[in-house]
Amino acid sequence: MTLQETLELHVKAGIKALFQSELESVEFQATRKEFAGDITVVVFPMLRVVKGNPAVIGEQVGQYLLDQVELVKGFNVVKGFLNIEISDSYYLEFFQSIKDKTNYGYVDQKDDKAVMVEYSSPNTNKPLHLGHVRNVLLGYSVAEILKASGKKVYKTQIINDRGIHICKSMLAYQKFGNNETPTQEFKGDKLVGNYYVKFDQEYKAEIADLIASGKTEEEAKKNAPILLEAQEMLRNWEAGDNDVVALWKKMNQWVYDGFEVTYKNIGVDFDTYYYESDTYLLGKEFVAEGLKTGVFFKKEDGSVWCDLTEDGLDEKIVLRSDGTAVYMTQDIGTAIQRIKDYPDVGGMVYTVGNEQDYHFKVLFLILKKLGFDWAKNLFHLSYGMVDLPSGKMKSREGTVVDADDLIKEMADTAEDISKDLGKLDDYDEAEKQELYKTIGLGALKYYILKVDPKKRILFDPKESIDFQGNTGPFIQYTYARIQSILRKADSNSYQFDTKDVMLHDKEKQLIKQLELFPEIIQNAAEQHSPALIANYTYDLVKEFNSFYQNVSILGADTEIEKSFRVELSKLVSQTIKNAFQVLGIQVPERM
RNA sequence: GGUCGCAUAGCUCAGCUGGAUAGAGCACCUGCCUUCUAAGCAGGCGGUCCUAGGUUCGAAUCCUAGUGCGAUCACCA
Repeated sequence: MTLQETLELHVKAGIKALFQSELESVEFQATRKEFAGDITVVVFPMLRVVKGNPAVIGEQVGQYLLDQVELVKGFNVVKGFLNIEISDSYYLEFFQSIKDKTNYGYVDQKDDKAVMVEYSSPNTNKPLHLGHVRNVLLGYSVAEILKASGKKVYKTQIINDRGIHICKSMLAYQKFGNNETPTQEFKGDKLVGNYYVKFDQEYKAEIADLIASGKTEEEAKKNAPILLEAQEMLRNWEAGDNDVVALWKKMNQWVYDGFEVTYKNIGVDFDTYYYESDTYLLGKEFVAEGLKTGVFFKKEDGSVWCDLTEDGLDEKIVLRSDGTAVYMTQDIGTAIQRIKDYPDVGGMVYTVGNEQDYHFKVLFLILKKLGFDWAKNLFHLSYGMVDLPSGKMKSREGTVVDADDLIKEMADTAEDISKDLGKLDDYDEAEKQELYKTIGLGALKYYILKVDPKKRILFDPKESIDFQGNTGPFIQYTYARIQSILRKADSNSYQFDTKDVMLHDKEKQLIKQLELFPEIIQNAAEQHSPALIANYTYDLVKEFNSFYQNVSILGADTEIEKSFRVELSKLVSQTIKNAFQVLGIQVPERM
């Protein structure tokens, strides 16, 4: 039972004994630091049941608690706030109970139903950029948070491997590629991306020519020869033309190989992959099924629609008049395919930008109408765009921040700062490079994950990302500092009895902060919000640094105090590690 | 135009299901390295919580209307 639950019972009992009234619930909050006390009961809500002056009621309840409850050491009432002082022994015993848990904050798997978390889901015609980085970090972290909260999780993505945009880079490669192939230095996704840009350049040039020869802009855009060729190629692909399919497979594989390098660099992984080229047919089957059961209807031209006007939305097309699949068709197929493949999945999380809010609203509704009971457990993890000072990123125009470049730059910055500080002179070069990457990535990941997913991020490459204050490196630094103490302390030999410890105020604050962690994990899981974890960790670390600067750990007056402080520091570092683990951020032993 | 999201210090952001005098970091200004890592600590400066109403003992938080920014409303994905 938590402290709050214990106190709640006693407050209720007190109200009953003092006023013969039943209290539904008790409102608690942390005591503000300018007042004495550890936890505060808000008296105002009790006035609904108990009539009287809140200050007087607070006084009476406080006295009752002091008399009846062992762990209550004192109290004071300010206006309608009853501040309760808790005895040190409570915190010490609590600390004793968690100090050796290396998985502190995590819950063992307690749910039979699994959650499938989709993220990344790139097109296969260009490299990953900053926008994908936000997606990937969010999705990965939410998956890890869900795991830590006791859920079974499958990480997956849907690869958008078919369509006209793929044909564009294929065509440009055919025309201008000279059988170029990817190399170690020049990854396949970059190569294919270049041809996607090349296509766009040619297309624009042809449009200009056509306009010059007297065509309207609209005609020119529709009839540019290279576009017609691309459309031809798409038809050939759908018809299964051997050469086109072979080229498609080859180029897609280049891209996949390139992506894998980037994912590995970022430090994310997937349990299973889905390809739209595999799932759109299943989607079509279920559209036919829904047509029979009346979920969908057919218009005169043969296109198939879902009427959502009763739900406050519009009609939505699910199949074109020529019978080909649209985006929605594929997504219906993909969702159903996943449940077929993994029957233990009871819900899914889609990590996709907020420009698709409407699409997912519709998708979830359609799946419900099709009668799938798991459809009620679908969640669109929607996040805001990452914008540059110059505006939106556009792959075709080359105004993107490339994911690989970005990671490299972050590591370089970490290297510059590290060299200035010069603390690592005895590390060999490989160790140093590894560390720079850990710190650089830590900075990037924390920067992105600490903000509410719903908010847009304005990313200024020139301003770059901070390494001080509320940042990843600040937290990593604190971790490394604790490790340094632990190395010197040889903590295995330390023994102490909590009864012998006099709790310093900074120590108590730290234990209080540690106490919150399991609940933070659960909240973060419910709200799909890594930001909660990031901000919690920052608060914990700030609290520790204050302790560290004000209290000597290895130089404590007594062996008991020293042992206790070492153990406390150890648990703080373990908690930092556990928190950062679910954010996908590594912690260094030194820095 | 309909719908959805966002709006808090010069900048970047916290602020949980309403609770005490709205909190951090960056930037700027003071102090603190011969004792555990100064990527740190202690302190200062800085706010009409977009506006106007409403609900309430109490509103940055809830409701309504409006303003600004963004997204979306395709036989694109």
